Amino acid sequence: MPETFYNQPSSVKKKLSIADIAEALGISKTSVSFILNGQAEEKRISKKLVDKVTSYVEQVGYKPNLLAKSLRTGKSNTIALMVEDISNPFFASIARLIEDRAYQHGYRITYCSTDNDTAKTKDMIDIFRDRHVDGYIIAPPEGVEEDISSLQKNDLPVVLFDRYLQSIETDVVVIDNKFSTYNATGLLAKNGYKQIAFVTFANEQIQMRDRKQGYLEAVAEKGLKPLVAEVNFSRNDDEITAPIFDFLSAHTELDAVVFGTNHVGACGLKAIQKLGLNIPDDLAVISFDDYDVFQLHSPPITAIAQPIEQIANQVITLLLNKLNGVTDIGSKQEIVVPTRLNVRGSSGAGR
Amino acid sequence: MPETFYNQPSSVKKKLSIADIAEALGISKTSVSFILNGQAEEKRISKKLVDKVTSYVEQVGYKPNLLAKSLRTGKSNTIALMVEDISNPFFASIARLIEDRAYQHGYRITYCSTDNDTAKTKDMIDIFRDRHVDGYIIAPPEGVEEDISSLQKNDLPVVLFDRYLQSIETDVVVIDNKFSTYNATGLLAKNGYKQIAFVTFANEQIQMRDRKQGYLEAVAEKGLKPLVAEVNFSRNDDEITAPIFDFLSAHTELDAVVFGTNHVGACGLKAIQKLGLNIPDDLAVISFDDYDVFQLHSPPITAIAQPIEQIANQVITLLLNKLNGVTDIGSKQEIVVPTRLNVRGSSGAGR
DNA sequence: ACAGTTTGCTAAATTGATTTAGTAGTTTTA
DNA sequence: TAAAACTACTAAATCAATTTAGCAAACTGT
Repeated sequence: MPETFYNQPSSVKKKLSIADIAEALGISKTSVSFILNGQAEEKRISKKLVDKVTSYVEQVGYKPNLLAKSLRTGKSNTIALMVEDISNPFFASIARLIEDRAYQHGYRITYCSTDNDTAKTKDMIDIFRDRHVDGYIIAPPEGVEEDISSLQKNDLPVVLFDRYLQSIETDVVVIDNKFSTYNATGLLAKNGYKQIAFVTFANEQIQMRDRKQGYLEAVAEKGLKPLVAEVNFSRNDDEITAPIFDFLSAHTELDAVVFGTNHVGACGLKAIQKLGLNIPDDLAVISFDDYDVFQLHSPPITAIAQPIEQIANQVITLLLNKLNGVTDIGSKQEIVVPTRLNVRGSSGAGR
Repeated sequence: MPETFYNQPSSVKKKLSIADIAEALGISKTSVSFILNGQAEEKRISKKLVDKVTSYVEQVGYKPNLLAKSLRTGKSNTIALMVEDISNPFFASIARLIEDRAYQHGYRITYCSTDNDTAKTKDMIDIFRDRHVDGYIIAPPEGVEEDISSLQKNDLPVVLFDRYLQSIETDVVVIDNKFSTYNATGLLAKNGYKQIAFVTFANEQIQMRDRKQGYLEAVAEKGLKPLVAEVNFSRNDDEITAPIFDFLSAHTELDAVVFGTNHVGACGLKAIQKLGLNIPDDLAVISFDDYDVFQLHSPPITAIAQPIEQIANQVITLLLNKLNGVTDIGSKQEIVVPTRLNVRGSSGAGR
């Protein structure tokens, strides 16, 4: 006869194992396991026993040890999310949406910020691998091609986003960076600006190259003189604002500027504020990425909005498809989602 | 004689177990385990064998299976971080700093957004518990007192931040909410504003109650008429902006407003923009929480800045102390860190 | 020279699940 | 009525580590 258990308040819930409940009911662990995993019918367990086990499990509040489960099955139901910086509004928003979708499908998220640091990213990939995460969502820095293809060779699904790596074949969700800046620069030209600069972070990531390229093609097409400033990334905003300030001071001939990211944009606005320049009369402004700061600025800043929801949805869909075997691990789908140029006062409405 | 291994490129790294390396070297798993865990000396393993094992392990790139390790030891080296919304700049920044510190100490972070939803939070706590996370950092919604004290009764370290729960005894890091709004409201009064409203989210969390209380005490002290608007939270900003717009339209007598959070503040600014009000001449503004949006706004918005680094450091220090047994699981330290009122144009400099 | 200690190592149990390969007993088929 | 098939279950292996208990051999002291 099974020992008497009480449905304990959670405060004193003892850790029960599958062996405990098998013993209590005088049956084998195997049966309990089959029943709990919904294989009762398939394994021809009688309805009577199923009921007995399920009601008992319910009563004592048994919860399987997921570590043991993962060890045996090799699945951890965890997805690694590696972004440049979780405190950047763009990545934070993406993270939030991915988190929601992942949880809906029974996956947890474990994240890290890479700082675009190749060595750190490699380390992190290793760490996540050690922890047997089931899939990876990565906004990769340069130089991690080998590590990512190694993941794929070992049957671990990977989806990249925000940027891709040229030598790697995998699913990726990106926006049309080149067209976006081409289009934005074109708007400034159309509005009569002649000296348009492009200010961005100094790095060779593909999405940043494309953004620069779009700008360059637009100015070339309009017969304007290109001028690009590349500032080094820093975790201290002042160290980003200062070089932009210097650049703008040194180039008083400029009448418009396109910022390559939200972060550069925000720091750029600080620099412009310090210089006491009037937007858009002294200097027209358009920034990549759209967020609160740009909407609320006076005048509001024209910005290239990434469709964050779409990106997150596409990313998680691609990954879930791989995890569920719908698509192959080696699948190489490149999904390009469209951006939207939110035109506001800062780009000088047809002056 | 041990089989020959090559230091394979990571792309084809086979999963080696501790048994594999023991077999290859013709020794026992026990020795390997002791050596790898730095217990060689303590367990009197000869230097010769230690060298043999370490060099071999190095050569073949063996990495222990952390799941198995966790299963056996009961430690997962993972910390759960539960915040209201990871896409909120305040929580995103905290998350970033906590992530850094945690990684430095060998812990990974797994996070979730609670949306201040009690049921969701309870679920998440259960899930994290199933996954055997070692510690919890929580910005708790109301109603999870029992779950948290259950964690503690089961020897799981918990540190709360941003808000605390009255009936729970545990470490907590908070700011002096009441004083902060009292102080901010006082500044507006000092600057001559007579009709100061307080706009906040409708919820009974302790930190929000304190913020309101600080405002109420300040207006009472100055003999002014209190006016509080509470808007319901929504994931759609328009549904926050609209009621604030309505409130401000309905109370044209107001000459100043204090916003209870960064999010309410940002939406409030949108409402003010729509109303075409001039800050600070038509309406002076101070918001809780400081971030880009407020600094870059024209005029820049006076804001109550939380010392994010300090908060993150205190939180992680408290948790690590518990994890390392330096302090008791049941430790109840309440750490109150000071805020700073960043005075800018929006609060009407002594008009 | 013999007990006692130290050294250097290992067999086997343990963690808590899943899963393979069966085993009795009953029912069906030929 | 014996062989075949099915039903309802289970013993034991497995995942990959840690850890307890203990065993020979070498060394030390008297």
